[in-house]
Amino acid sequence: MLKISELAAQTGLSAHTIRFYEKHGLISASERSEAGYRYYSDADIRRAEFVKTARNIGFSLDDIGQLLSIRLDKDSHSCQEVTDITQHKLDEVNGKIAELKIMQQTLQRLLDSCGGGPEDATHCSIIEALEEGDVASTVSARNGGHS
Amino acid sequence: MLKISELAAQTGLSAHTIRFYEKHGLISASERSEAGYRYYSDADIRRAEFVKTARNIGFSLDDIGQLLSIRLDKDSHSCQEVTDITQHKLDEVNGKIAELKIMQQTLQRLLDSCGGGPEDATHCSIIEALEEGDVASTVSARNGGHS
DNA sequence: TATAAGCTTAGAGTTGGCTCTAAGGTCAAT
DNA sequence: ATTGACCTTAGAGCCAACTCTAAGCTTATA
Ligand SMILES: [Zn+2]
Ligand SMILES: [Zn+2]
Ligand SMILES: [Zn+2]
Ligand SMILES: [Zn+2]
Repeated sequence: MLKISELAAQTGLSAHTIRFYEKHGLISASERSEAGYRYYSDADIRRAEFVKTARNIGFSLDDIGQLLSIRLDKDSHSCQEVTDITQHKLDEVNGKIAELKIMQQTLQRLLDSCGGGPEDATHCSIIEALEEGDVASTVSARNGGHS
Repeated sequence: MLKISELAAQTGLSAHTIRFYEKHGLISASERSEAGYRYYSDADIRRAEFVKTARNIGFSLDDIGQLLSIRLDKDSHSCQEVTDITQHKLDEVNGKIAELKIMQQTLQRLLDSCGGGPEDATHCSIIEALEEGDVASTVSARNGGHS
């Protein structure tokens, strides 16, 4: 049985974050001392580490909640459900990468067009490009949302 | 002279957003009617379009503020300052891309390891990987901050 | 002149994931 | 017995960039 700060040390999550995750149903302490102190069992620790791993990969807390409920009752969930969550996340990540690559290209082109020297910005090609709006590849999807 | 909704139509920004940008010093109306209505001159419109273009590229409002003050007094700013802002942004973008690529690889590997069929998740390799924490390439930089 | 569309303001709400505070109770070591 | 480290809670605050509301004033059209 670990106390919260010990679980924090083990997982690398802060005690604050552990309580925050508990409030959101991700982690719980299967025991409490008389004074209300949280005590974490081996199963609790494994669950916390599952959460930590999933978070490191980039899953949202909501995704993690779904993955945890699958983990809790594997028999009544399919692999399909797991890959759906994973694929959905991958799509999201791929979308963001695509957006960022457009930004990257635009920024790189701007940098290439301007030496960046100590001369004044009167004829700076970056400022000019921004003024003329002819920055070509602008990002179409400004929000990160999806269906 | 355009009214706010006309400027909104021209720039594709909402009237709300234009007022929000004004509150943050990015856009202003050089005239007001007696009743307080905003009226935008050609120079105002060009400035608003500059802001819009910079935002589309992905610059933060803070970056845009700096770019605008360079634009306002080009003589006393160098190209160096402009490329610094741009390079800084590019570094940020490259950092995010790197993070996302790690997520992408991990997710793809997980998907490859699990067929995603209708069988139950008892032996799901994705769930197992999360349980064992051996997900290899985890993302080190979780926050987007930098010096 | 009446109706509707459009404008004004200050300020609150949204998103996701923390992060921290205040005010107090508990526990181990000296 | 007293320090000091640790624990508890509810709830506020933070970040960026919006997004929206409420309540009231103005303007154009019929
Ligand atoms: Zn010159
Ligand atoms: Zn330049
Ligand atoms: Zn089986
Ligand atoms: Zn599977």
